[in-house]
Amino acid sequence: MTLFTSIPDDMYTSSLAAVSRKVSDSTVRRLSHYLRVLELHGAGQGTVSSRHLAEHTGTTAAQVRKDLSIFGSFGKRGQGYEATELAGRLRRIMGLGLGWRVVLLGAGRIGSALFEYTDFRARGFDIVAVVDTDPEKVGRRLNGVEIFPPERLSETVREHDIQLAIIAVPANAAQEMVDAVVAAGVRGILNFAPRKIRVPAGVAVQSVNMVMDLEALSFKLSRADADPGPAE
Amino acid sequence: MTLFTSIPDDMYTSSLAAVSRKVSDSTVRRLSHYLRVLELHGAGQGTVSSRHLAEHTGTTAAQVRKDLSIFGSFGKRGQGYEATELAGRLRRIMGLGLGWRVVLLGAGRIGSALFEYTDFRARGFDIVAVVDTDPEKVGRRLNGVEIFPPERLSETVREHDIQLAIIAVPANAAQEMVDAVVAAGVRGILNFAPRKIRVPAGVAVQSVNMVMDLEALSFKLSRADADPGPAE
DNA sequence: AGGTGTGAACACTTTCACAGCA
DNA sequence: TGCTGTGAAAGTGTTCACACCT
Repeated sequence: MTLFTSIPDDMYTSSLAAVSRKVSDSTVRRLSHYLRVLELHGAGQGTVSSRHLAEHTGTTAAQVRKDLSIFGSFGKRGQGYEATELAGRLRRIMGLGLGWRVVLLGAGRIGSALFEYTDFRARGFDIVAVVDTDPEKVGRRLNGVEIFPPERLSETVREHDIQLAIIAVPANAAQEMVDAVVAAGVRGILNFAPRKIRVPAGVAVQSVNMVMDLEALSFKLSRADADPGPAE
Repeated sequence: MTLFTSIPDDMYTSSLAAVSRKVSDSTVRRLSHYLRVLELHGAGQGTVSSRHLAEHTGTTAAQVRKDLSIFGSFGKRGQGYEATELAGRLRRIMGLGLGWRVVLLGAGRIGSALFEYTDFRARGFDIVAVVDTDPEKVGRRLNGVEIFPPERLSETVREHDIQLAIIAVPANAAQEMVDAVVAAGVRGILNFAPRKIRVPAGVAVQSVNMVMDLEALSFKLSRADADPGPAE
């Protein structure tokens, strides 16, 4: 945490080089958003301005420039950013397009839905193995991918050189699964179980909790009279 | 936005009374988390301390107290908070247990998974109608709930007195659906389409974007060497 | 002792505003 | 003129530390 107290600062090298500054969560989410806009809207070529990106992502031009400037300065003053170059840089910054290999834990309702969710694959996250405890499911195939029992987890992770796990098992089984998968060598976890999960340092966790989002909505609605402002 | 510049302050009345202070998103998420812990862990009765809640939700005791104090002071010094009372208060604060009536837009992969996602129902969000454009799906039933065509949307919303909509349609159809559903009278939207959607003031939106979460994970992983700290 | 409620300090994020370059 | 890059200012959220109650 107190690494890099004094920073070599100003590395105008490749964006692949680890920028040592702490990048905030909100910045990362916005980078992802910018990339989506670039791929979709600024699809052709030419340049795109911070204002354009801001308008399509619901933020301000200054915010966009601040976010991008963290990783170096590669805009053309008076013009904006070269769209394809920026997209490429963002992908490199975020480690996309490397073909992450993913194991899906839990082939229940959410699990299967996620498995067939084409956006994951489209963005370079390949679910190459599925694990489920249900003996009825084990051995069956999901779109060509075999379902393994938990006992074969670490073997599977090693064989397929898997780096990421998606946890889609019931809440009470989540921590156990996380421990197993981390022991097997996985370094990142996308958690769909509504529980705080614990991982050793060096393992990244990102939690998705849809009930929490619905409840946040309920909260906003309950006090809609007091505060009329909408937001993303 | 500039309503309530001077606040009547210190309303020790019911927590139902609109507290005029702005409550941050992170606070709302934490409240939801506290409630889940109370229901699960402090299931019996007795009192629960801020430290206990903090430990199970990955925050600090001071943070818990700050969050709760926004809505009045109802802890017992030296004891903590009475678990069932606190749970009830949180539910009231967040507008839960009122039985929100929800329409699901899109009966595709994500849509159907969400429909069968029991946690929504368990927490008082009832999907009472489903809408899909596919003529093959229209008329069929999902677990007893009929699938309507978009033309019958506003009629359906009115008939069932629906307050919330879940958007689970393809990204390019999302804004159109949102407009329709808002016109029909819905005041809150849970959006699963990966697009910034626009709503008139007074309508609450909460977006869920799993690809963004995966990309955030990818980002963390890509720079795992620089920053070893794990988080929720 | 043990635990709440809260002002004040601190840390982090966003916005402003403008110099600098094409 | 148009738009980037960035210090400085403003705004928000979190942590500290302690008075106060049981």
